[in-house]
Amino acid sequence: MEDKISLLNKHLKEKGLKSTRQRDLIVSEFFKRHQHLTVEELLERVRKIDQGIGYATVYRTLRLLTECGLAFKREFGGSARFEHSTDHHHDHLICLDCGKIVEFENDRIEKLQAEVCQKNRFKLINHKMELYGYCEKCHGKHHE
Amino acid sequence: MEDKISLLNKHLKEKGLKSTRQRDLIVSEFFKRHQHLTVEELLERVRKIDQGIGYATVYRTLRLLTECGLAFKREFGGSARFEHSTDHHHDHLICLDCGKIVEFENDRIEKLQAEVCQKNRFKLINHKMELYGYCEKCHGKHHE
DNA sequence: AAGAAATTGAAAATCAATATCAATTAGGAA
DNA sequence: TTCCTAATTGATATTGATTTTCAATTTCTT
Repeated sequence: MEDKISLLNKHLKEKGLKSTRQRDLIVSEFFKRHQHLTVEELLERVRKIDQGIGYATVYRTLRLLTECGLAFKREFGGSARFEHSTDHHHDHLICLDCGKIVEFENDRIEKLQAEVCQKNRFKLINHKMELYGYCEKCHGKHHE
Repeated sequence: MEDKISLLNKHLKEKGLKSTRQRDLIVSEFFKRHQHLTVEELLERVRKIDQGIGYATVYRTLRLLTECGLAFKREFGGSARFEHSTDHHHDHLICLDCGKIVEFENDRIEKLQAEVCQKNRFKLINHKMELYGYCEKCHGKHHE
């Protein structure tokens, strides 16, 4: 976490940007736990510590983190969600009931995707794959 | 195509809804070709025939078609796109340059997706998979 | 032909995200 | 440390896609 903040500060310095109280707070709250947060959710957490933080500042800070490769923007459903960037590519399982998000990797699927692209003479750049269903807990609920 | 319209009319009658000039026009334009149209694009086509058709009516008619299973809403990027519903599930390849959309089916990928869900104790309901890249034509352009 | 109920189009509302702008703040230079 | 300029902030306005509202119009059953 400290390393993330110092990496960001380095990035800021290089770009002639400034480190601010708000920025630091938002970033440290973002990196506290590995989750998939919406702007709204992060704002809520941040405001527990500093009432005055504005909407736009959270948007701007997350864009900053995304630009310097520390965060990744995912567009599931309604609002975008941001996750910590990882070195490995992964996709997501999403519970339709409680919203739980599970990350997974599957090389065999990736390979087949590449095959599909070749067959259709597409040069694959990236993909989006989301599996929607019910997690164990929620599936249980529906059977009571 | 005639069958689609009569299917829709049957649906309308069952629900106590009415068949109108606007509705008929929008539906028949929608089913003219198998494409992935935005509301905007469909509106444009429809207005070539009837100037006065409103924005909201196209939205409403597409929702109607979606509800009765004749159309399918896809949420790629900016605006939603609607396709004719088909009996087989499929996913999409999308060109990042020209926007070309190619449909594909791949049972092996579907099977692996089901496996991933099982492993994570999710009950799979549906999924979204989009492969983004450059189609043959556009890839060519980038190498000139 | 009449009347109730649905539909239409225009404009307003909504929702997420971005841009604007005056006031504030950060941080290098003096 | 103090100054100064450029960056940042928060509030608000704006955008773009979609939905809702509402009065006027149209459909369809009787």
